[in-house]
This record gives sequence, C-alpha cells and structure tokens, in this order.
Amino acid sequence: MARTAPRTGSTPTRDRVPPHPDLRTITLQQALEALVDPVRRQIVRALHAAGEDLPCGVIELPVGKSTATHHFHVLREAGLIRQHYVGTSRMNALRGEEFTERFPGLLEALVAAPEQL
Amino acid sequence: MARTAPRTGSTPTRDRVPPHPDLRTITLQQALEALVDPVRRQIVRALHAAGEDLPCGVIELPVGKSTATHHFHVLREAGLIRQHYVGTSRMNALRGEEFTERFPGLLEALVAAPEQL
DNA sequence: GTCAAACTTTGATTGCTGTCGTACTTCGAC
DNA sequence: GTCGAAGTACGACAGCAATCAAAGTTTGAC
Repeated sequence: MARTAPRTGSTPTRDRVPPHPDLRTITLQQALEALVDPVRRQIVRALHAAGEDLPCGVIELPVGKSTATHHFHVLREAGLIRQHYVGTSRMNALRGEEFTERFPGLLEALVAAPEQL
Repeated sequence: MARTAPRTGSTPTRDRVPPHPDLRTITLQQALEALVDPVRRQIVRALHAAGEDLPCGVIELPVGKSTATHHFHVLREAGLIRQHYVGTSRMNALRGEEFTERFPGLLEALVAAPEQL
C-alpha cells in the first residue's frame, strides 16, 4: 500500500505539519475527554512545567510508543498542543494561551490540582 | 429475592442517607471522570444555576430514570453533590464550596465554559 | 548507498461505562 | 389497608477508548 501520489520535488509523503484545529471549533466535551486520561494530563503537566517545546521521547510515559503517539494525537486534536518536526523528533508545545482564551481557568485549575491524594 | 432482614421498628431497609465521601479522598481522576459525561455536567449546571436543592425529577435529562439514578450516584461518589430524601423525592445539592476547596477553580471554569460551539 | 533513531500506522484485544427495561422499595395520599 | 409517584437495584448489552505488537516511514549520520 502506501499508494503515495507521484512525488514531485520536495513534497513530503504525508503532511509533516499535521493539522491543528482552530480553538473555536473545540468543544468542552472534546477538551474534557482529552484531559480525563491521566497519561495525557501527564503530558500536559510536563509541557507546562518545561515551558518550552519537548520531543515526545523525553516525556516519560508508562505506555508503549504507539500508545504515546495516540495520546499526543488526541491532545493535538483537542487543541491542547501544537506539534512540528525537528529532524526525526516531533516537538510538542502547549497551546496554553489559546486554550485559556477558549476555556478560561480550566487549564490553570488542572495543572494546579493535586494529582494524587 | 429482596430478602430483607426482619424489620424492627423504624429502621429503613437501606440507608436512606447515602454515604457522602470526604472531599479529601476524591482524586482529580475521579472528579474528571464524573465531569466528563455531558449528562452529569447538565446536572451540575442545573444545580449551580438553581442555587438550591433540587429533586432528581425536576432536572430534565435525555436519559431514562435508571440511567439518571446512575449519574446522580457517580456525582455523589465524586463528591460533587449531596443527597438527602424528602418524602419520596431525593434532593440534590451541589457541594460547590467543598469541591472548590479541594480543586480550586475547576468547577468555576466548567460552569463558565461554553457547552456548545 | 546503509543504518539506527524516532515516531506512525494498522489491526486486534480487552475492559469499562452509558444505556435500557424490568422488577422492586419507599413514602404520601386516600 | 390500596394506589401512584419517585427513585433504586439488577442484569444485559453495545460502543468506545486505551492498550499493545508488528510493520512501516522519515530523517540524519556515516
């Protein structure tokens, strides 16, 4: 398979800059479904704490790589992170300000909340 | 079935004041799992808007009665509502202040968030 | 060119959870 | 007492979402 269209010049096989949704199209339902998973919250916390872009690989997660990919995908679709490639690494950044503009106080409350008892 | 123990005097069959958890035992995970369901958020919004206790029946929900019971149960277990009986009606109140003490800003952000596009 | 690193894609599995209908309980009214 | 209203309990079922392993893609280094 991988029936790529005839390659012309430097166009990558797939879009290496994946689509990022407009925050105005994100529903509260979608945002909460993204944030209810503890692994995804761990990612959000790591990005928030880092304050800079991080490649997927440097965020320690208790799941396999394919599952991690899945989680990053969900976060991107929910408008929580922005992704772009640097070499073979996919860099991730929190879309904190945009998200807060859409859902004021939500991200702040979550990163501030105690994660365990 | 319904093999109730021999009733003695006025003791109700089941505890008519169901157990309410201490907010300190509620995890963020539990709170979010409760709040991720749109029907349950609808209940929370209704109680928040009413500002007073409401019986289950007066909150219009797009589900059957047994499902509604389930949702109230989940909200109670997550420390979001307090329930007590008045006659055959079960009254529900938001545990807003206690919840906010445990997870500052979370409930506020959710009730303030736009629910649809 | 080859190779390894870093992800991604696909397909399968598995467990959870929201839903319902039915039967049951409790209470107030009569 | 009987009856209806308001919920609850109990299975059962269906759909979804998290997970993994295996194979594939893309890039930079050599």
